[in-house]
Amino acid sequence: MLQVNVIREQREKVLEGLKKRYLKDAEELVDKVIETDKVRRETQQQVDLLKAKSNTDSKKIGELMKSGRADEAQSLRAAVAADKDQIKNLEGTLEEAEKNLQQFLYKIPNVPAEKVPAGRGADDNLNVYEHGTVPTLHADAQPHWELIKKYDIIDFDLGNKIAGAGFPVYKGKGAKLQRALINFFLDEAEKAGYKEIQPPIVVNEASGYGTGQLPDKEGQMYFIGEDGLYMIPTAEVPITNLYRDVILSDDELPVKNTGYTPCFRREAGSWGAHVRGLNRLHQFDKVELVQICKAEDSYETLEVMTNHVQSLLEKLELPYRKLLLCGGDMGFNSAMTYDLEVFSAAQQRWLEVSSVSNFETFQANRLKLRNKNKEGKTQLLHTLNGSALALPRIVAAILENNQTPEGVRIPKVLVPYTRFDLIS
RNA sequence: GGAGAGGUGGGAGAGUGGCUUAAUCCAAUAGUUUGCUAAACUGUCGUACGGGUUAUUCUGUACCGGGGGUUCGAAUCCCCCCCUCUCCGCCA
Repeated sequence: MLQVNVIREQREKVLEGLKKRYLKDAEELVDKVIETDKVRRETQQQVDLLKAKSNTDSKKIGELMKSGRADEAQSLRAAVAADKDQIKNLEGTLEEAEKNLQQFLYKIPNVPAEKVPAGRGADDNLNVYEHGTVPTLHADAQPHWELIKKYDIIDFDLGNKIAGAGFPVYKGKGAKLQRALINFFLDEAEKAGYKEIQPPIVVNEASGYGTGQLPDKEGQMYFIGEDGLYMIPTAEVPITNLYRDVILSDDELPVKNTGYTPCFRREAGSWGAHVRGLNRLHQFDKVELVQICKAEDSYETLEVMTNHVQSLLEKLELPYRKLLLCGGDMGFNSAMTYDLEVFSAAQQRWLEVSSVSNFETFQANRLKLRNKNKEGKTQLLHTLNGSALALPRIVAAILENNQTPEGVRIPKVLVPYTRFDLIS
């Protein structure tokens, strides 16, 4: 959520930035915010004034009662009662304005950073870096959904039987490969200075609002109505919400957290022929990085985090490309996002395996996540996060790219974790 | 799940209708004292939303788990909800 005063004081700049998202109604929304905010402030002034008056009057009544001048107190009481009525009316207006303001603010996405290109969708993303070479596969090479059957390491039918489509069962070396990847990613994050967190995988409503999944994307989360809990779509939600309503001092910054969690996504309406096998699931595993830092450090942090993710892909010997997302393809909350995509050789497709974003103050504003510096000044912090990494598509790419007639070769860095070097 | 107790500022802990934004202690922080450390002393020490001035600062309102109510006036009384603790039950 953008800050009201930023919209109020930098209207043109905000609109200019939002243009890169090709957002319909941007100007209308922004102006509604400004308008509603004006009403809100004016009403509050009136309310405050009346309250101040009735507060002093109430004190006077107390004094008059004590000194036995009951009749004078009586007439003051009438005056206060009249003020109270007016206050009640104005408070209705105020509440309305605050509610509307909130609604408008929820609809405005983050302003893209300067570097972010304008664009409507995926075609306008900038390919800023490519690494590695696509392997040439042998004649009988197969996509991963065939390989997992051939080697009996991941079973969709069994998952379907006990849960439903999109909930695979990992078996034998398939399960061990999952565990190996998770441990490898966590160890690498730890080496890079991140603190490991194991959060709940359900969150309450307030947390959903804190990181911006709510109010818009409730349809994407599994909801446990009986207890009012949401299954997390990413560890970003619980790990960032750890800092909801928190004021951090300078020496607590930057915050660098990592965590492995399963992630749950309903993916309503996004199923189709192109999402076979591991390409899209309802439940998958992911290691996430979260950083919280001062405004002046956040863009350097974004680069450092992205480099960390790239180094993981390089260690796994996977060919990848790095995209700087255009305004229209970026997430609602993000000011700048790099996507990392690996090339899965049998499908001949790029698969997104990580998305690293700087949210600037967009999340912090909702979270009320602030820094109080040595001068005693309180200001919003910047939040960032990135997948490092999401497992299923990494597994898909490893299976497809590393397949040989003898079996699937495990990347060298993983062998100490898997304790086997071939799936056959 | 049942019974009881309780939720006050960074922490501890007073406060049962106006003198309380909230005593006191601790922590933190700035300064004085001091050869250094420690101690002592003095000051500062919440957040949000407004308003006037903007270097500073002055000022209003709200906030004592959350929401509602009673009252001229609520941390204090009433109702609902949430949470924590203790005991019992169940259980990985």
